[in-house]
Amino acid sequence: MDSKIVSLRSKLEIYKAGSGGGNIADCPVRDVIQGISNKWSSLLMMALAEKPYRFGELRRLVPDISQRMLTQTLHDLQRDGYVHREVFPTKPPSVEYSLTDLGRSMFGPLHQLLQWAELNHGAVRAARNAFDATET
Amino acid sequence: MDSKIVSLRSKLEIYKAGSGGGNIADCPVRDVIQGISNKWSSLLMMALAEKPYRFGELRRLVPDISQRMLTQTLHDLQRDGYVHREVFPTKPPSVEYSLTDLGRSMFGPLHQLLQWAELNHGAVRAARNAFDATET
DNA sequence: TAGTGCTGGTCTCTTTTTGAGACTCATATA
DNA sequence: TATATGAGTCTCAAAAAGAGACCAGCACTA
Repeated sequence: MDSKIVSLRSKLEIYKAGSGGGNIADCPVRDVIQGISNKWSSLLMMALAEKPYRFGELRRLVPDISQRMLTQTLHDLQRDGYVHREVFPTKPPSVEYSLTDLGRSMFGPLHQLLQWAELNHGAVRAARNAFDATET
Repeated sequence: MDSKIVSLRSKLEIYKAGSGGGNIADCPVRDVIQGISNKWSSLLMMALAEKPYRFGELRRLVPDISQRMLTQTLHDLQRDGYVHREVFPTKPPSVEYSLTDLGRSMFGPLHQLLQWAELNHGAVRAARNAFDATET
């Protein structure tokens, strides 16, 4: 019986239906997780965990992200405090993105998940194939 | 110098621009992570890690998910092998969802991340507020 | 001196994904 | 007979993502 189970309901429920207030920020897990569980965030965190990168470098490193989503995802990661953005007065000016301490702290557990993914890719693919075979 | 850094590039790049083939499945991390990094997956994993739930119970537990997305997310989690779906011949029939062994295995690292989120919610909120204050 | 490329973006338009909510179907209950 | 139930599906509107043109200032080249 660990305590996570006891407090699950309060972590999930963000607000009661009906009158009062209630905001998504009332659920810490959702508030934080939804910022990093989107298509590009974990990928960019992974890149920046290696070393700081400039905008164009990231774009080349992740060739199928659009400039629009790269800008926006970096902006969101910066807003949540995971990423630091620094402009250098070169001509033309260059911008470097790096992880903050908070970003590195968050990358710890994220990295565990990424490693799980790498290790269990085969099992997931197998499950998918099995599922697709029976449902057709 | 750990090995994650050495192999970062191969994990990120899914295909070279230009001719040949190349598939998203060539990048294990992306192939697996994109299945679980969406708005509802981690939340449902969290619920099912507690105990098996039926469709309607999940809907009540997560009041702001639409039936459409609940159906679809559960379907995707089942396809990737994390969730087991069992139909009971009651009238009307009821359906129970539970984690598979693979699902429980994946929930290990995911749970670490969720705990980080809970613990660092304050820091993230503070970062957001600071960011919003300077940018206006 | 005009043309080209580099930087890190923004703007607009189209396509895809999500959300809201009505509808189904067979049974049970009031 | 009217209504509720469980687990969805279907349709339509709204939001988000993707594609790709465009922008500014400066350096280098022809």
